[in-house]
Order: sequence, then structure tokens, then C-alpha cells
Amino acid sequence: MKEGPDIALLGSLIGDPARANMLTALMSGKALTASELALEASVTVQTASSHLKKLEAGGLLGQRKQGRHKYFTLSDDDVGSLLETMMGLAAKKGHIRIRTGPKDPALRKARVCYNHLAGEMGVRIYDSLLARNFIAADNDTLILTEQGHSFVAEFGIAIDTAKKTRRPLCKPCLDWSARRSHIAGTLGTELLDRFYQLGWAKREEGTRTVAFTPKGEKAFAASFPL
Amino acid sequence: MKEGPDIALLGSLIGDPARANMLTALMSGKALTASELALEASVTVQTASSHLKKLEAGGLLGQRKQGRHKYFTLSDDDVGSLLETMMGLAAKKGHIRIRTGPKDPALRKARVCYNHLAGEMGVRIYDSLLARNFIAADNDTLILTEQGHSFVAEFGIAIDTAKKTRRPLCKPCLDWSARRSHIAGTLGTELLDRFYQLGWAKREEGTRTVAFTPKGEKAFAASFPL
DNA sequence: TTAATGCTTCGATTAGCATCGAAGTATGAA
DNA sequence: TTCATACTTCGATGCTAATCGAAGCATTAA
Repeated sequence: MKEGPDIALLGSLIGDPARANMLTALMSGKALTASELALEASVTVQTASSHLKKLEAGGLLGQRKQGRHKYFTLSDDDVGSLLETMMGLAAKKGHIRIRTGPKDPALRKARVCYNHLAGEMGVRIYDSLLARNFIAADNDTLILTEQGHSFVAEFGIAIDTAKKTRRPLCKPCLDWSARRSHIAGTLGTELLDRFYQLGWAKREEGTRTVAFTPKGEKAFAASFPL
Repeated sequence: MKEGPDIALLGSLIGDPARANMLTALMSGKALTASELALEASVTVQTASSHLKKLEAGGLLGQRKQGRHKYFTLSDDDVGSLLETMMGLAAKKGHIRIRTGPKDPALRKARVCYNHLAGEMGVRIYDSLLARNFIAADNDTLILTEQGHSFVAEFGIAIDTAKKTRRPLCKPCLDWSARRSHIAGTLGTELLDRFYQLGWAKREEGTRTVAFTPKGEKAFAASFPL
């Protein structure tokens, strides 16, 4: 018995509610940490770890270590389209969708990526800094250029203190939507803190949403033009 | 917990090995009975019945009662394409396929459908008789016409004895490939028996394959032109 | 009617696996 | 170094569901 489970393996991987929630959370292209996925699935991190291991072994997930975090994404576009097909069929057959929903709209715009800004605005920082040659890609890491140092200092960040730590100054960090990179590392953290400090934005309780004030959003747009 | 298993339900349905085997067996478009599916999945009929109930409730299967048999098919083309997608991904990810395979080639041409001939040659009988007005569709059943009676008698079948039973003379029966109908009922049984009797074909042991002799195949083609 | 076949339901057993607590490893911060 | 965080592994528990035997229905044949 239990002989040839070609599609059965795939099915059973997707068939567990916890794993299905993780996969749908990753469907947006977002790269999520194990803890975040645990939260999405409403299970403990141990359980999540076990699931993620299985999903990875099954070839559905890819991972990328970033410091002490482990980011998971769907491994393939094929996986994405399979899930999309399944969601479509499930909807058609009346297996109604009860999943969350009210979170995303604000999260897409700006959210905390555990210590730096992600979402559209996070991507914008990256693009803006790169376009003005304030940062430059160097062998899979990012370095802050001469002009970049000036800009950061002008922006009110004491970069020297940040330099002491072993933590990289800039790091690219995956974003969802277009799987775009944004700024992580010490600089990313410092920037986000500075936004809070300037009163441009503040963190919403309980969620990962970062809420910008109208005034803050204008100032942001001025400081990070495209 | 266990909150919103949109795609999880689909996944778990496909995730069970027995069900996966049934679904892949139905992937060719063939309409199979519960017993046949049980055989395919290597489980008892009770277990199969339970699985089929779930698959039908999940909207993956459609059924058609035919006498005391219950024929199952994939309910949708969407279901078929989902399974195809999954099989493709499974192959790509290295979940090797161990399933049967060597059966089909001969079965496609001619096979026993529990008491009548199915497969391409079965479909041909249906088409030939219909084209020559030997049978006619009447309110979801088939009737043998006046000319049809002559033909059958000429072919060597004592139709009177068949008429006595309560069993319908002709019945359409689903076939796979193009989901075409072929002749079942008393007439179907009698025709197959006559083929055996004429030495045109004989049943292969252990399989559902019907092996026609070269001579038999020619005679068949002559008797059932298109 | 009786007998046979195809399928379903019921009940009990069993196996698998998701789950979490607790301890262990790794990375980063001070 | 020490402390904190992110994640993994181990072990035990408990729930779910697949499985099959046995009995019940439905259809067909004699």
C-alpha cells in the first residue's frame, strides 16, 4: 500500500490548514519569516518550523537566511500558479473563503519588516537612494557612498554610532508585490526610527502597519524623490 | 483554529493516496464504477465508497447511475487541469511517478465494460448503428428500430429471448477518450457474446482487455461500417 | 419469490500526524 | 563575556481520518 503518491504528496502538503495558511500568506510574493508564518497560521513557532521543513522538502518553498531570520518564499512561479488554480477552483466549488483580508490594504503601503520599513514606501527609499547614487550594490551587499553619507547625516542620523556594530550598514531585503528589494540593516533601522522621531509616522498597535501622517507622507516624498 | 481552509480542503481531498489514485485513474476521462476505482486504489469497496462520497461532496466528481452501477467522472475540465498542473509540478519537483501505465494501450481499443464492449470499437458499434438508423434515441434511452431488428436477427442474435427480460434492450453507456456513448443493455451483451461465439475476439485473462483476431477485426469493420 | 451483484452505512480499530512544552543551537547586541 | 532573539529538535499527547468487517439497501436475473 501507500505506493505511488505522485500528486498525493503535493495534496497532503497543501491539505493541512496550517500549511495552507502559510502558503496563501506567501501567495502575495511577500517573503516572510518563520515567526510571521507561525502567526499567520495561528500555531506556535515549533509547529511552524516543522511545517516549513516539510514544505521545503516538498519543493514548495525556498528560503533565504538573513541574519538570524529565515525568510521563506514560494520557490517557483509554478507553485504560485498551482495555488492560484486551487483557490480559483475552491471558490468556484463554493468552499468559501473565510480568511482574514482586512489587514493587507494598509500593509501594502508601509509596514514594519521587524526593524525597518517595507512595503511600497520601503521600496521607494531603496529606489530613490539608488537612483541618486547614495547607495551602490557591491557583491551582493549594499554600501553607502560618499554622497550617501552626507545625505544620511543631513537627514539627522548619527551614522558613526551605527558603524561600530558588526551589523551591516545596508542590506537588501526582499519585498513582496514585485519581489523588490528595500533597505534593511542598520541604515534601514535608523531611517525608520528617524521617521518616528520626526513624527512622520507611527506604528499601529498589534499589527505591522506603519501609519504615515499626511504631513509626514509629503515630507517623505520630498526627501525620497524618484 | 482550523478556521479558513479554502485550498486546504481541496488539498486534503487530493492528498490521500487512495483518492489520488482514483483521481488519476479518472484523469483519462474514463467513467469508472466504484468497484473499479476501489481496485485502482487498492482498497476495499467500503473504503472506496467513503472516499467517493467525499470527493463528490468536494465537487471533484460527478456521477451517473446506470443500473446497479455508479459511474464516476471528473466533474469539470477545471478539475482535470488542476490535476494536470499538480502532476506536472510533482514530476518537476522529483516526486517520481510509480503508477501503473502498461494497461491502457490495449484497453483503449477494446475492453469489457462488465458485460458489453467498450473502447474505440464499442463506440464504433454505437455510431454505426445510429448512422444506419438501426437504433434511435428516445427520451434518454435507446430503442431498436424496425430495420435494427432485422439487422440483429441477421447477425445471429435471437432477440426474442432478450426481449422477455425486464432489462432494457439498448442503453447508452459512457465511454472515456471523447466521453462518447456506446451500446450497453441486453443488445450490448448479446453483441459481445456473439463476437466471442464467432471467434472474432476473446477476453484476456485478468484484464478487461478484449483481443480481436486480425480476421475478426476485418469482419467487424465490415459489419459495422461508418 | 430467491439468489446474486453493486454499493452504502455502521462500528471499531489503528496509524499517522499535527500540536505544543521544554531543551538545544545560532545569531546578534551590549 | 552575558543577555536576548530567532529558530530547530526532541518527546509526549491527543485528535483525526483511513481502513475493513459485517450488516443493510438497491437493482437485476431466474
